[in-house]
Amino acid sequence: MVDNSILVRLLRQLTIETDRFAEIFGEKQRMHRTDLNALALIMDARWTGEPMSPGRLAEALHMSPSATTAVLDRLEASGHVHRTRSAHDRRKVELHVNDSALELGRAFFVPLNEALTRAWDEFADRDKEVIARFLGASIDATKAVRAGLTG
Amino acid sequence: MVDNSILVRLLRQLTIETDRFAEIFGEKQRMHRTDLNALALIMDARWTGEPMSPGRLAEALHMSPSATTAVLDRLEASGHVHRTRSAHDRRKVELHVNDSALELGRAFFVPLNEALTRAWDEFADRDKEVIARFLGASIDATKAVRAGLTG
DNA sequence: CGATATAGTTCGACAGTCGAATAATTCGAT
DNA sequence: ATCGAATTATTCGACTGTCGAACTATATCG
Repeated sequence: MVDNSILVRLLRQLTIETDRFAEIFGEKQRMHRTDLNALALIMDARWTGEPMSPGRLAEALHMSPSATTAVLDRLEASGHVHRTRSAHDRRKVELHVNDSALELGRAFFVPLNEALTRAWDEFADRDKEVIARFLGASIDATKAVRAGLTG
Repeated sequence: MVDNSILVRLLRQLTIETDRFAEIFGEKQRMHRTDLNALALIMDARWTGEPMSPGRLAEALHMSPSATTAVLDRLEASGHVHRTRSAHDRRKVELHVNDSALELGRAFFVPLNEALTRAWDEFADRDKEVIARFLGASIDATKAVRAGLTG
């Protein structure tokens, strides 16, 4: 019998471990958590049609525009990102990750992905569906409670 | 068919949502992430026999002793924690959470626990066992890769 | 008893974040 | 078409969290 409290504890452990993993990655690259999060968001935006802009990035990071400018200055100085002005709306800035950052990310996260894939090999497709539903339900529940808190 | 990449994405979303939840809790209480983490660790230590000390807390937080002193000063000033000197070794300081902090934490995390419990009701005991194994395997895999990185 | 080690704090310096003010561009109303 | 308002991003000054080094107090070992 698996108690709910055990699942809660496991989820917490998992987030702590994931956090620590990202932390070490940041130390190796001399990047702070904020810069890492920003880089991940800029990378993600590549699959959404439009490139990330400083404004949207500030919202996604829950940070002030000025702080976001500082983040981008750091990322640009370290060669992970470069800025271009939008051709259609010259107020906007488009953010692009450089190849070096992509390679860097791959070098770090491919081993993790491989380890996770190995760990998940033992689970049947039916089990994976259950797990996916579980994760989805947990995400939705967390979102719902959070929405109730903010307003 | 549930691809592994879907599971990876779900895990990531879940950690992001959990993170944001803690972030909002911190904003409401005017506490930073570090203070929250510290408070959680001090609370956890209540179940391990010995109360948390500033030194062990610094290690657990991956912070310098001086920064930890600052954290504890803030937590003590806001009335969430109080310090006592150990009777056996008067160099050591024992950290205790005040009742107000316990109530505060309950008020915030009980709703989340309830929502998660409701969301998990639909899963049979057999499924929960599978999920627990999955989470445990993911934690272990992350730990293993991290250990390979640090040295 | 004296020397060394340990636990925690204080102090000065540095770095990340914020709010307010600014520059450049676009949009809307007349 | 033009002037005012809104949008986007940046700069600047101030605040705050974190660190490293020096310091105090207590414990342990020779």
